Amino acid sequence: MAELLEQKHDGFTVEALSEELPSVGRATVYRTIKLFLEAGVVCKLPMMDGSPVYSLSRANRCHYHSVCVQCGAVREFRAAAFERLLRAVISDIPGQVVDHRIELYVTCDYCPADGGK
Amino acid sequence: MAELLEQKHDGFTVEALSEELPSVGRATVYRTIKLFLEAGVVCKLPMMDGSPVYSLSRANRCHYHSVCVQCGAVREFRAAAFERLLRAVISDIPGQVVDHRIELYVTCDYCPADGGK
DNA sequence: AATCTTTTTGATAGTTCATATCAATAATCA
DNA sequence: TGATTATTGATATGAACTATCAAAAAGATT
Repeated sequence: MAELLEQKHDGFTVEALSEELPSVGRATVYRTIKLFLEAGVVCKLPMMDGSPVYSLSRANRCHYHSVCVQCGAVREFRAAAFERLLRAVISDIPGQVVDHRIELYVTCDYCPADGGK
Repeated sequence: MAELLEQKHDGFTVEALSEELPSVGRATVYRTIKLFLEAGVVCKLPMMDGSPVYSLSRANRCHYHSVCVQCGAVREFRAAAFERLLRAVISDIPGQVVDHRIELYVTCDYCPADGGK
């Protein structure tokens, strides 16, 4: 399963993954995904409607995602400026900041779900 | 129901809300919440484990949230610097950015779920 | 190699959060 | 008042997981 994941660079759903692996039970797919999530190898992102998309993450520390609202494709981006700014903002927030998330929702260029227009 | 929502300034779950309104059916609670969501009156935020918390939003345009991972309390913050930076970052992202989200996960000071320590 | 022990697996059922259905009730109006 | 429309809520359905647990696989022990 790890190998199949390696090949997926766009976002994917567990549903889709599971269909590509008919020999593997759902429970195991979820278990493996969960392991990878905890290890930081994959990321789970909510689409705008709340449904989850997963994606392999190449950079394993502090990176953000843009996710296409049409096809679900996920791209990572880093923004050093964000990280710097975040530290500044964090000092203004009451309480101890333990984590954060930033997501951009896009309609990607040449979106396949869009007929590649 | 609107009145009860007015009084809630922390984050709340639909579950909790529904329990406070025994006379109102779940379906209606969800329907109403959804309406408020669409109107931008309430926000739906994912906790770190993905479970949803809702909160009334006072500022109705472009604001962000910090959510306590222990008690679920939600606080809004604005960061003009973020918005400016975002515009800069957006120009580097392939595709058309249609929306974005920024959340900070915190353990709040004097957290009630923490024994108010 | 044969037996025991531990781990991994996957079918099934259960949980949570939310939406769809649809008849009953309530509100509006002619 | 009776007809029309809108709102409601019990129930069912659905999606995304999670828990259970016995069977299969893998490893260790003699």
